[in-house]
Amino acid sequence: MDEDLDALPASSPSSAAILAVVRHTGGVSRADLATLTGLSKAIVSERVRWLVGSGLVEETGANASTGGRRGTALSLSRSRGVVVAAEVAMTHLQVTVFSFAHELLWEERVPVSMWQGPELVLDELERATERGLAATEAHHPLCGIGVGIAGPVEFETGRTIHPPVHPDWHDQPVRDRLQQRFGVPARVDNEVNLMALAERTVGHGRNVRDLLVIKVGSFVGAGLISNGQLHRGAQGSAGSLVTSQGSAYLVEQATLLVGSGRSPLLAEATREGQEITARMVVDAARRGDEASRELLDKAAESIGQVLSVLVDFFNPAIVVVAGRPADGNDFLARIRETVYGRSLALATRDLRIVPSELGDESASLGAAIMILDEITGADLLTHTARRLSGPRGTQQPVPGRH
Amino acid sequence: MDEDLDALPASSPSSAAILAVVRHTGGVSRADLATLTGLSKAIVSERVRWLVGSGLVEETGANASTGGRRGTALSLSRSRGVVVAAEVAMTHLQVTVFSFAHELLWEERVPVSMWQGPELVLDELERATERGLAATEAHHPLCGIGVGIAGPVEFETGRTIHPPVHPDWHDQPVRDRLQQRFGVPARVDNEVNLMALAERTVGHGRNVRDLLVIKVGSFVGAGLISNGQLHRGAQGSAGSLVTSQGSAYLVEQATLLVGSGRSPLLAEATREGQEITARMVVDAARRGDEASRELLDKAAESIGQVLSVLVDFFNPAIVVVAGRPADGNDFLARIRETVYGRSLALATRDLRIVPSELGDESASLGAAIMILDEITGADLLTHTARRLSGPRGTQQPVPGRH
DNA sequence: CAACTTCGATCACTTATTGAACTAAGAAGG
DNA sequence: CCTTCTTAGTTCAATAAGTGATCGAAGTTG
Repeated sequence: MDEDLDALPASSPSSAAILAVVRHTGGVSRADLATLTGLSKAIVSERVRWLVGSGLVEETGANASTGGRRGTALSLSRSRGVVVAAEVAMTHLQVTVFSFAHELLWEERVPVSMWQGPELVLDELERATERGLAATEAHHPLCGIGVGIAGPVEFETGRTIHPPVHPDWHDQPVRDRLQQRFGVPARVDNEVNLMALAERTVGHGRNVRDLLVIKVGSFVGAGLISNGQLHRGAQGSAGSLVTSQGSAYLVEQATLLVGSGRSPLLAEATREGQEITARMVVDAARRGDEASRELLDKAAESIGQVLSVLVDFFNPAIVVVAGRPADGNDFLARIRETVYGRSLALATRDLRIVPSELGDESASLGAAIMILDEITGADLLTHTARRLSGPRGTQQPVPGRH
Repeated sequence: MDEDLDALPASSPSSAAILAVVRHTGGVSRADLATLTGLSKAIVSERVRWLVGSGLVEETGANASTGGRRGTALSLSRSRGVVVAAEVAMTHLQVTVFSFAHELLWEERVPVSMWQGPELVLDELERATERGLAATEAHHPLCGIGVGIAGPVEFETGRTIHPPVHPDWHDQPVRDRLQQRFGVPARVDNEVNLMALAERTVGHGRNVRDLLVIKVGSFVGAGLISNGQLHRGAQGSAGSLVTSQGSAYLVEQATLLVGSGRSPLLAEATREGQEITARMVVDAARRGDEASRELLDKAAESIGQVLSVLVDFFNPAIVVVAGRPADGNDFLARIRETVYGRSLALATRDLRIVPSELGDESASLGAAIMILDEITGADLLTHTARRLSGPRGTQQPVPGRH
């Protein structure tokens, strides 16, 4: 079993570096790879042959000429392997099949809530995975599973720890269960961590080493990228923002508003027997409901206050805000205003506070990226960072020769 | 100039790994190094010869036998090279000469305040460095200079940025100035960052990947270690805790106390014409002054409140508290109590909040470690972490063979 | 002092990587 | 259309880095 694994493409550092650049920059040629990785053309040529042979990478046509022979574009394979990415959110489950090139091949949303307990949810997760695999058979084999869960996860073991819902969710061996069921490597992490990973890799944080992702869901959580790496914390619980007010608070307050009669638009929406959601408040505010607007404004300011402390403490280059309430422009503007007003001038000098551009799939995308990092051994930033830090010759003098 | 540099010991990854372990574990034998680094005895033998030849490492006697031939103990050289470490604190300047083995060879404290402007302070720094070098001539050559400054520093360029004192301190090219003056590599960083580096390397954070250092000085600042690496932030201003109350606040409040007559012990101390200091408040509290005790208690609680948010957010394995007020047991106890009461159960489950064991020198020590990391190319955690992550054979399967 | 154990050095051999030469494929210009 | 120039990708000999096996040195134990 061992010599087989050692022969893998990603087992050598050079092929990992090549793979990382191919992943990062779609359509590069072998010549580009040589300059980008700093490796010789010879080794690039050999490794690419390996990678193409193993099905990880494929040639996808020719690039435009720059005055000579045209380079052959290389990309991660779209047809010779898939990963499953799943998001276990508080109120639903989302299962996705991705190609190695981060292409979404299949997707399904299952309306099952974490409150219904782990047995049911994980069962649904497995069944949806089966369906996804059946629907994408042409692209097989399945090579890995990445899962994001709303709540703390001990990453090393892939077990949930004390989620703020159903007590049965504590210490569920999600990772081992999936690995055994499907016979491929699985990784499980907190949902917000995976959103941060997605933003770092393909979102707003592509060229940034320190990044904060704020997710306004039922609760407000943060994902941290430090030195280009995900910061999970000692117990994997980093990013918890207990004090802050998410959709749960919003809905609670909105219910009070309806009762007081101060919000005609919300009252109208609920007359049809529907439960209030964060989305309804955002809609009402957009359509001119003053009370809803005020409510959102207060929530945004509260988030901005906490965020301003974190910005001083963590000094990110960029803050990405995701979640339903953040879809409104005013909400983000209010957060910006609060942070810029309260944080240190130095920390906000070049700080950008932006909405996520990855949309609802960002957690699933992050899960796919996590497991792809794992199975390809090609963690992006590790290699691009090495390149940026310059060649060996720039090192400093040392004793003995002074 | 280039082929000369390329021939350096640290230019190869293997010698960097060896050097890192030698630094970490004093008195290891070549055989130990082979098992610890995972390299073969052959390569260890060769590289150690190089390192001893270049003066970085020296043989320091024989280890005890474990049933056969005794190993020769290897340590970083105590006599064939020094680094200068300096701390530019708000109220004084401390210049230290260290051997490669982190041994303090010489130390001087210059009572010059940052408020007197950069020209004067940096001049004093250079003069004290000259004196230190003259006093330790037997251990030369000088191989590098590390400096810690109380205030934000842009690490890449080694320039100060908007310190909260004298405006002249902005954009001072401290690093370049020292490099030119002494002809050796220099590195400049924020004081608290360096304390964190020291704690991570030789202090309480030795075996820990995520660590928070809280320094209670004139202001309260934090140093962050994430994944074993120093987190500096986008502008190098990470760790600022604007809201929190340090000695400056303490002195201010203590002055009010004296005025109100509520603190007989403090009043007595100031009758001799002395200015109030944080130390005086700590002393008074220890000697039973109720008002001082209350004041410290309130400050500790306030710090604890901020810290509890940060603990949830950053989820460190350990928090090290340094600074004069933290010398009192009650102060630390109050911080603990507040944090354990307010933070999430998960984040505090295994959290330790401890006083620094490195004392007043921790910033200087950190400065020495920073520059030694640089000139030896042997960043500790990078190599030990790689070793801990296991051999290649444990990797996961990959497509094409499924 | 003979048998055993561990340490450190040496050397032939394997493996990874480079540099230079070479072939392939296109562009530009007569 | 053919020559010349430029860039892309392959091949191969040379080199650098590291390993494993072997051996002498320096201990311990009975």
